[in-house]
Amino acid sequence: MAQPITLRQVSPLKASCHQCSLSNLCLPLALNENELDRLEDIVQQGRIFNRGELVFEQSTPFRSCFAVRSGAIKTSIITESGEEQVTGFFMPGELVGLDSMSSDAYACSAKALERTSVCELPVDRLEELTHKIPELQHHFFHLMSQEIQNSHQLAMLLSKNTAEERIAALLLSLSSRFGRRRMSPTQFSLPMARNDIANFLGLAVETVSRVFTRFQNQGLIRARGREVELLDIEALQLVTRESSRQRC
Amino acid sequence: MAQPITLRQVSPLKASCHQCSLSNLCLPLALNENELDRLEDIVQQGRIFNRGELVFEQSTPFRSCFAVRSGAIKTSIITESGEEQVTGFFMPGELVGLDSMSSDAYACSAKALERTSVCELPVDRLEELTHKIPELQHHFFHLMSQEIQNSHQLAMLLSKNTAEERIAALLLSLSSRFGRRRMSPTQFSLPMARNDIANFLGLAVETVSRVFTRFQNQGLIRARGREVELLDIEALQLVTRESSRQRC
DNA sequence: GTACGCACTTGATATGAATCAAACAGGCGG
DNA sequence: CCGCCTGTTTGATTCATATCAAGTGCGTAC
Repeated sequence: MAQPITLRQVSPLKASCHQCSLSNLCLPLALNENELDRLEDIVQQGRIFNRGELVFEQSTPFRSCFAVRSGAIKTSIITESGEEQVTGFFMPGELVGLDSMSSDAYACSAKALERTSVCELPVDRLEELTHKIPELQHHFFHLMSQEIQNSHQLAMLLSKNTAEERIAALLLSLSSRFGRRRMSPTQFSLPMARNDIANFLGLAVETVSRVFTRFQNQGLIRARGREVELLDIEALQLVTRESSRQRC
Repeated sequence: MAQPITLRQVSPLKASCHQCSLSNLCLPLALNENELDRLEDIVQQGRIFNRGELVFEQSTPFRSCFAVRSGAIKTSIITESGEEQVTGFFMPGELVGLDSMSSDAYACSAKALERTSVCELPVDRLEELTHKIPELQHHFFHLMSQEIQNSHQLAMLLSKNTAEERIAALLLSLSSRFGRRRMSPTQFSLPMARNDIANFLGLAVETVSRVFTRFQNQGLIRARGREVELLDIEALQLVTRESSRQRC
């Protein structure tokens, strides 16, 4: 299934934020042509990482944020006790590394979950540019604030919700994030292992596995390994809101 | 116990970021005199809220961030199902509202836990100023990134740690935050109710209460109501790291 | 083709914390 | 001063999920 060559196609060496289909996700829409040019100047496009390769490593000097173009990245922290804690999954159009902007070293490690293409944004040049372009500064405040909210959301999920609710929420989140790209929101391949899901959601692997089969038996999903099909999105949404089964 | 009037005292109506003892906490040290003046121009100082009063309310138009001068603030979200979820506690020198910078409405509500004095920072003017002062922009990136890390830290605590570990971690966090101010890090009054602690840490009130008495019986703390004394900080630190009791 | 390792699934049991229930303390208004 | 309301503590029971223990399936190397 070879991709037909279109007129839009340009040399991969040439910076091309203009053409990037993700631009409205990872970049502000409000930039004008000139501003986009200046942004392109500092962005290093098209770096490729193979599955399992580190995009950056915790405690090494913080140099750049990375925008995911294709593939998927997981971020994780190694605690003092040596355990890994998965802090997030990043899909195309999403920006990795914002949590490190408060220090000189990366606050977490980022690993490619599959073959992954990224754009690198060196922070020193980025900060210069955000200073020059108010819209861009605003956009970064926006992105970081969003990340805080996401993390609060996650904390809520972890502190208040059952295993089923957490997993349903993750599946729906992935679904909508795949959907924002041209991909099917109901049928996709999980980029991460059950282990990563468990770690991220604060569950045991066995529990994740059990919930997957339970969902399957209830006809909510069809899952074979990492291949997942969401059969009944509304029912899944109901599961996540099931926290309201309280005192009604 | 009347506070003796000192020479440092100025009219409360006059902006005084220069004199504020918190300046190295909530503001960047790197600002020069002129820049501090410009910051003072936009800061509305000395607003007072009584216990229980809302500093701002979720879903109302986002206008300002607030720096806590004295007292304490809790932030919380009301979920669709109507439950409250406490997302954070803010002590003097800390900035509230950064999570709302991605939208036009406040992402959470902020309530004074005791009589609380704040400085108001209107965002529109703040964004203008950060645009003009690169140091200030850098500082805000720093603050927001810190907030993301805090939230990740909380998520980790909630997903991996036991009730005792969570509560020990909270006590130690409060201790160090009181310590940064001129206050005792070992003896203080909790600004929040057991209920808020429980909600914040994803526990039942009863569990919080039980852990407090357990800590007391073990000689780690002395607690009577909201009055708390940390008797053995090292032991408490050991509790939080107890997660490493894994396979040793 | 077979064997090894790894990711995943399934079952049995143990346990930490929630829930239910009730007593207790302190602050406030009458 | 008493009674009420709210916040806190304590005890008994239940339940969800971790843990322990096998087993299964699949991809890869030999």
